[in-house]
Amino acid sequence: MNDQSETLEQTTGGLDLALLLPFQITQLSGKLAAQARAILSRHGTLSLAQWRIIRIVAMGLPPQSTAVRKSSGIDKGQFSKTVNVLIDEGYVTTRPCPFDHRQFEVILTDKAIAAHARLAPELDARQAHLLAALTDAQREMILPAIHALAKAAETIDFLNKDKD
Amino acid sequence: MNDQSETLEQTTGGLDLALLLPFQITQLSGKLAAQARAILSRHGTLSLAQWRIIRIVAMGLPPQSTAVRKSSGIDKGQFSKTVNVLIDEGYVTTRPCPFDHRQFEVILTDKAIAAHARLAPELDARQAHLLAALTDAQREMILPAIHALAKAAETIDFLNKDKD
DNA sequence: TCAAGAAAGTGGACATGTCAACCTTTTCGT
DNA sequence: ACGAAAAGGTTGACATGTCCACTTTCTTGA
Repeated sequence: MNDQSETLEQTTGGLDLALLLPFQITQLSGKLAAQARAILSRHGTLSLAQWRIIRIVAMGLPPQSTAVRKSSGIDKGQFSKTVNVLIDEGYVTTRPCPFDHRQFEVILTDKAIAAHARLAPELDARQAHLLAALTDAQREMILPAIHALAKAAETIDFLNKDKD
Repeated sequence: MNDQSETLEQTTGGLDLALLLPFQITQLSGKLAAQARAILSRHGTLSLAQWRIIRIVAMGLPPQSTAVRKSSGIDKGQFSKTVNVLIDEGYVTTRPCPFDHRQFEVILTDKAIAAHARLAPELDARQAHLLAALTDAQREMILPAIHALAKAAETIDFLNKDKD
């Protein structure tokens, strides 16, 4: 037994972690969300979903509603409600999308731009902090691994391949 | 540009993913949860949290409430409510914990054991399916990387180190 | 061209997750 | 042995996330 497995045992109480990859990822996701919320709450009351939308538009990505929604990874219904809250609180305005009248475009107000200017450096520092915790090899490996898992998580067809 | 970055771009619309590690992990976590829910719903109405509790006890881990709660990674309040639902629906019973009267012990009923027997093989197959999507190097790397990130996600002290 | 289907946003219902206050039991220091 | 502090469980309030039905707009094919 090496020191790595010892370290891991501390976080789970001694389970065989090979059985718990989804569980470990879920726990990590929760901790990352809590950390992001802690940073956001230092400077205001933006929720994570609200921040993601602001950040996407601030980055200069396409501001059409569907593009923003897909970049944010937020559910259709939740996206609609979150944008309306952002409007009510004066962070964004919208205008009709010229080439598709079902959609709209998201425009940041000065308030959102100011919030972004305050928050972005701290979130960038956090990102650097997280990456610094990984070895070079881990840093190179992890995004492809996450992507491979995400693809494998999109289907449950493997359960009845024998029935086809 | 290699084919890896191309593949990743497809899932995000062309963003610089080096900036989005927490986002990617959150998205992955959501997909894994949806996949698990899809499997659970094929055989009954157990929620993810309910299933985790049953699985932990079925594995023979210590059945005292605190031990089960920590293994499950579930919030104290949510754990209390979830256990009560499991009792109401006849999946578990409890008895006082002999050495700590604040706690209780969780005992599975036949109904829970039967549900576990039906579900465990499918979730094991899913675990195998996920692991098969990774290369050998990724498989070895990923749990230590997750653990390192989880540790780094537990603090925001890096934000004001200069003020100490 | 026009009817059918797909895609987009909205709103409601419901499930899940988070947080804090509270009470009880245990632990620890004196 | 005793009081204070910590740990455990419960409950309620609230935030977040998921799912579905519905309307409008766009796209497609006959």
